[in-house]
Amino acid sequence: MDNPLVRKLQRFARLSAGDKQALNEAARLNVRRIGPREDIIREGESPDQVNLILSGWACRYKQLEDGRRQIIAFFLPGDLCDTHVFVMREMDHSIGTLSAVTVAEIGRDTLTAITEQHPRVTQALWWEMLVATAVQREWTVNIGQRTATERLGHLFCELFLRMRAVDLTDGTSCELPITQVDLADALGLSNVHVNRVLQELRANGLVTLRGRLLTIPDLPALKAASLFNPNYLHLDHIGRHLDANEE
Amino acid sequence: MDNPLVRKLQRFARLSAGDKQALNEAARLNVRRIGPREDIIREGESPDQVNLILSGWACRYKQLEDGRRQIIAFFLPGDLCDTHVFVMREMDHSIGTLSAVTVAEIGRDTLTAITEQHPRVTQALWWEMLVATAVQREWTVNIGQRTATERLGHLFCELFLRMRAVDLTDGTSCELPITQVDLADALGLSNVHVNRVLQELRANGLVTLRGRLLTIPDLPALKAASLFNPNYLHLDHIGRHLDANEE
DNA sequence: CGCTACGTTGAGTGGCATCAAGCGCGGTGG
DNA sequence: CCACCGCGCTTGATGCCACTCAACGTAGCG
Repeated sequence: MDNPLVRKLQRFARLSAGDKQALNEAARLNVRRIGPREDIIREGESPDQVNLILSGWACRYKQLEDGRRQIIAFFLPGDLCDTHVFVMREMDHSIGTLSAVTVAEIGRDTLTAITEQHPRVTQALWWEMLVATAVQREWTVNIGQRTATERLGHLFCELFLRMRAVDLTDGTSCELPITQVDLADALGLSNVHVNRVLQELRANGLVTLRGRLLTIPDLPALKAASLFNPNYLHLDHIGRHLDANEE
Repeated sequence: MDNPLVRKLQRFARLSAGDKQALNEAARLNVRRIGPREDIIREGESPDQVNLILSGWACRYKQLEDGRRQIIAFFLPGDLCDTHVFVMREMDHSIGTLSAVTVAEIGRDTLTAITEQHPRVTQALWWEMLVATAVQREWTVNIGQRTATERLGHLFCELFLRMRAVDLTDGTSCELPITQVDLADALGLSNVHVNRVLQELRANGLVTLRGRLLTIPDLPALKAASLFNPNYLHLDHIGRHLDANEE
């Protein structure tokens, strides 16, 4: 069984069996289980490996001196936490789990070896990284311009599509193993207001959320209500220059 | 005279004379002058070169269907606009000028040639790109968590330090060739409120802003008032692994 | 069976938006 | 040279969206 990173990447690059094998093996070497609400890496540290989420959700976050917390990004299965870690002196933010999580630690040398021997993987990892930064840009737009209702709906659309990209949706549903406080910290809203907006979305039949299961019965409707345009996820990519250059 | 990109990069990597020459020459090939408030690249396009700002300010922005505009990033002299352009199918946002601007277009082949022959430049460009994404993350925090006053002060701190990194400050002052509307669109505020917050900062002696000149008489004070921590700009970097690996 | 975490609800407040009008200045054309 | 115009800045009045504070319900868990 391919790990979720491979599942995601092969939607966008034509990975060979060898490519996939290399990635799968690298992700089996150092697997850790971590409980919910624990830090994986703290601001100021200088880790020497990247973390690949295999199951569960984590997040990037920053905390201001007075305690305010902003969640900067959600990490879903198949996401690489900190590709940049080999260049920067030290982390300018922290990474922590939201739910219980299993991560594969991939060392610097392992990753270098893979990219040197598998150019398609290199290309795919570039794509993965650039999509992550595109998501970051969209979050800026989301928090800066959209109303609370649009914001939450937009986030749900994004999370659902990202979960679908790693085959973790079931029809119109997917898991959402995080709290309303987490949603609030990601959206720059208070938890109280997230709760109210959530009820509004429910009342309008746009989402249902029971337990930790998110259901979007009518995705186009939610997209429309949230001014959601999926282009920033670049889901339609099959190696633009890759195909032109090779074969 | 080195171009502003070289000035910026050599603070963080030990560029050889040849490294600098290659970058300077590449930036002299196709120089364009563009007036204020024009688009350089529009959402949906697939350009085949990167744009290096030589003078003036530009921005990344997205516009929602109903007209709301979010400025996602400011481009100052020395900034590369769209490093990712070679991997993605098409732009998910637009790039436009704010003031009058001169840009150097650097073609895909030119850039590839440089990075293949100049590993230090490759490393430095990595750093440049990763700092840009770190800035993007900080903007998420800024808009999501900080009050309007902190937000504006924080932005001023960032812009001043970035201008200083390309030697474009004069003591405690630097140019700020943009309007209050631009600031508002970058911060997720209304222009009216930006105006009022600006007056507050002025009244507190934290900034003066006359014409297009920004002055920060007491940078530590403004930092403190804005909860500004410069670590995300990674200004203290001198090639972490670079130094370890070579020489 | 109490504890804790999460979700929900109400009341009151305030930060920031919106609308609207006026000001100052540089550019332009008569 | 001056009237005019447009853009950016400023100010006031008003209102709403979302925050804060506070309490209570509920479910999982030791």
